[in-house]
Parts: sequence; structure tokens; C-alpha cells
Amino acid sequence: MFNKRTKIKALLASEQTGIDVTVMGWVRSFRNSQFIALNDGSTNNNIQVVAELGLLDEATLKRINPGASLKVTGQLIESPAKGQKVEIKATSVEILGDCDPEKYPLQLKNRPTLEFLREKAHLRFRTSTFGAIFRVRHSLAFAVHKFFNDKGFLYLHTPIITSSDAEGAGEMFRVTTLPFDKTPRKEDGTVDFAEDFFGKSTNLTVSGQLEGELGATAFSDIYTFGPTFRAENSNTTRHLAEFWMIEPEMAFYDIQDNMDLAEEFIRYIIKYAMDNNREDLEFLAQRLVEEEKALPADKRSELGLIEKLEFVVNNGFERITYTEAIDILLQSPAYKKKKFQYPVSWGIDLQSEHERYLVEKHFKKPVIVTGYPKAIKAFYMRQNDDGKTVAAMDILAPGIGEIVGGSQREERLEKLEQRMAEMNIPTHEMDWYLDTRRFGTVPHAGFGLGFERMVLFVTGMTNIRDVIAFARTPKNCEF
RNA sequence: UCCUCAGUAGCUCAGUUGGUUAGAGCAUCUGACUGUUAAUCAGAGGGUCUCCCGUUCAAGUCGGGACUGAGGAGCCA
Repeated sequence: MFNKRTKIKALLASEQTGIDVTVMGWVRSFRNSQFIALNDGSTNNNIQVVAELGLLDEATLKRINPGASLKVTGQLIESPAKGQKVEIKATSVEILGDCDPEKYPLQLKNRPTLEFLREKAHLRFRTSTFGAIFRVRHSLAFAVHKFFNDKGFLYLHTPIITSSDAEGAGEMFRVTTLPFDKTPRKEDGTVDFAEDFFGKSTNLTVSGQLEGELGATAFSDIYTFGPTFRAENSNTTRHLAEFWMIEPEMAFYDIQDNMDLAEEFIRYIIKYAMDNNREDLEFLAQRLVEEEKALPADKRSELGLIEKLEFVVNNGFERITYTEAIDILLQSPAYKKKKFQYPVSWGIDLQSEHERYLVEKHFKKPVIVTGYPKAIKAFYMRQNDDGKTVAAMDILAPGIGEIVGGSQREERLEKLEQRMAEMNIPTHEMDWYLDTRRFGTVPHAGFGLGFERMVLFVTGMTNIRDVIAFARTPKNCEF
């Protein structure tokens, strides 16, 4: 019976009027004891339900409060008033769930801050801003699968629990069933993980890449899209302890192929959201304009959100080498005026201020930087012939920073083992990985894209906690 | 983890040099009105000034500490 209702998005787009409809949703506002703005999350727009005076008794009227859930039946008619094309002339209004206005934290007329709503993450979905964000997020996620599926990639589920501790991608969350009060110890006093559930030390994954490479060297092209965990004590607008990462891995790809794919991929999913979430993006664009009114003119975005996205979809990314990036920085007015806090020279890891300068001041568009010094990059990246650099690539996005990190992988067993030895990575625990190089090794490449950072970029939001449903950050694991 | 800033009504904020009973808008409640668009109008209620310790005749206000949050940095996606 409940599935006979029509979603509000469909009703608002309806060409037909005069038809009988059933609609269900939550009250956004109730004006003049007659006009109910009803929302069901299918769109940011509400449908106006008109309950003519006399239709409902006093007791029912008092229960139509913001947040209450209703089942309404009536006729979809052309609205006689301005403000909406169609409305529902109700013949019955049934209250499915009451909402006590004294306790309900969301009130349309209030302007709760994003910080306040973070503490009400279970209710913030009902606000216009978060409704728009999460519909856009959904579209981006769907577009990820569509993009790779259309290209013949295989969606590989890499493990959440791993025993590998050689990935070097930050602090890990330990997974254990050992008791804290009487931890089994070995004779030397260290914890005896042989007693643990898996018989060894295990952690939540920080990357599916190494397992992804096993898939790519059999299926040719794979991608992963799953939760990823980092136990870093990072308190920033762009880090989460639990986030979603997309990691494609492709056999018979070199670094150029890798860049081409990453760029095509990013432009594709943005385009998909623009084609399918126009209203939500326009709402978010307007929100950004309002928010930036409080900022001094020189701190505001040069382009509106929609214009920024169109620009990225229609223009290629800038591609430079690390060495070129260093040269640009050394030649920059900012460097000459000593505006950088950190020194610039070949060999340094680019700091946030350097990346920002390149992306936001110099190129004013996404930039792909390749050919980093091998000393500052991971062991699995392919060594270039110059002996100094590796075939790494980072994609830097305006306002976000690093959105993609990737590389061509070192497929030559000897070079890989040599590098692992130099970086003190125990090869004996990595035989399963090295086997890909022992048995029919191939040139291959891949990258990781932080999904929430992508959502930040597309929605114009500035804090990563506002684009994930239930944010996990240091000292915060509610809901 | 480091630096800076903040915490006052349900929400957003003001609160002077330390000084009597702590202020506004919105929300809520009561009433009026009824084709409204964040409806409007009138009235009412609503406070452990985050917590602890200290200075002082006197602390929302000054000092120390804790907790929480925000922004920036590092780590990174």
C-alpha cells in the first residue's frame, strides 16, 4: 500500500494535472494553517499541500509541525498562486509520525551552522544543503561504477582486514580479539599475536592497491571502491579516519596511460553529476555565494561552482613534471618575495603552500605533477631511467589539494626487491605480491582517488566532514 | 601532534574598564488572521554564562588547567 505513493520529484515534473495522487514525506513548513511544504528527499524542492480550512480538525492541525511525517491524498492541480506550478488539493491528511516542535532541533527559520548540524548527523539529511550534498554524492558514486563498467573494468573487492604492514600509508587501526587486561605475551615480553583471532597481527586496510595489483595482473583492468582507514591524528578539513577510496589498477598501462585515464575519469563523473543533479548543484552554488559574502572580495572564488565544474569538464588538466614545478616555484613572485614558509629546492616534498600556489595562482586549474624524487615516494613506484625520479603522479585540485595519488608500478623484480631492501621492507612477508613480478610480470599502473575529496570539489563544500554521512575523526565516532 | 581562535537561552549572536535583576533576533507557547511562499501581527515563558581551580569586597568579564569545536600546519586521499 505504501508503494502506491508518488515521489515528489515526479509530481513536480508531472505534465498531467487533475489526477488523484498519494504523497508521503516530512513537513518542512506549515503556513497559514493551510499550506504544508512537504519534502520526501527525492528532490530539494517541496510540494505544496493545500488543506483547505475545515478539512482538518483542530487536533490534527496542531500535529502538523515541522519534521512530522504525513500521508496525503488529493488531487494534483495547477497552483492558482505564484511560487509553484502545481500543488496538491488534499482530500485527506494522515499523520504517520508526530514531531514535537519543542524538541525538534531543525527549524526552517533558523540558520543552524554546519558545525551544529554535524552533531545532528541523523537529522541533517533533512536540510536542503545536506539533501543536495548527499544526492550529488550518490550520483558521483554511481558514475564511478558506470564509468569503469562501461570500460570493461572488473570491480574487485579487496579486503577490509589486512595483515600487510608494508604499505607505508600511515598509521593503522589494529584489529584484534585479544583481551586488554591479560594480553598473551611471548617470553621476551612482546604481545603474542599467535594467540589472536587470525594468528598474526592484523589491521584495517589503508589501501587496496597491493591486492588490486593482483587483480590487474589477471583481469587486466580492475577497480576498487571501498572504505579505507587511517589512524592518523589528523585534525583538518580534508582528512577522515574512515573514508572511501577508488583505486583502479590497469595492466599494460604506463604513466601516460594512467594520467589519461585519471583525467577522463574525473571529467566523466563531474559531467555525470552536472547532467543528473543540476538543481542540487545550483542550490549548492547559491549556498557558496551566500557563504562567501562574509569573506573579503579577494578570498572569494573567482568562478561560481557551476562555472568551475564546467571549466574542469571542458578543459584539460595541466601536466608538468616535478622538476618543472620546482622551477615554477623558484621563479614565482611569491618565492622572490619570500612568501613561502618552507624552502624550495629540488628534492623537497611539495608543501601545501606550494601546491596551492601552482594550482590556485599559477595554473588556475587542476594540475598533474609527475616524476617525483624517488626518496619521497613509495617503494612500489617505477624507477625512471635518470636514477633519481619515479613514475609517480599526483593530481592537485584547486581548494582541495591532492585528490589523486598514483604511479606506474615497478614491474621489474630485481629493481623492486632492491628498492624494498633499501627501504627496509621485509620481502619475505610480501611473496604473494612479488609473485606478480615472478610469473609473467607486465607494465602496469594505477591510482587512488579520495572519494570525499572529490565530493568536496563538486559540491563546493570546504570541510570533508560535511560530505560523508557519518564522519569518523579523532575523538568523534557518534551514531 | 603543533599553532591560533572560540564556547552566554533550543539556534545565531551581543554583553563596555570586573560592579545592582544577563540582552536581541529567530525558534517554542498562547491568542488573532486566513491563498500563504522562511506567512504576518500581539503577548508570554525560557539561562548551572562548558567544567574545575585561583585572584578579588565583587568574575560571563582577569589568570591557570581540563574538555569540546573551528581554522591553519604536518601526515595524506
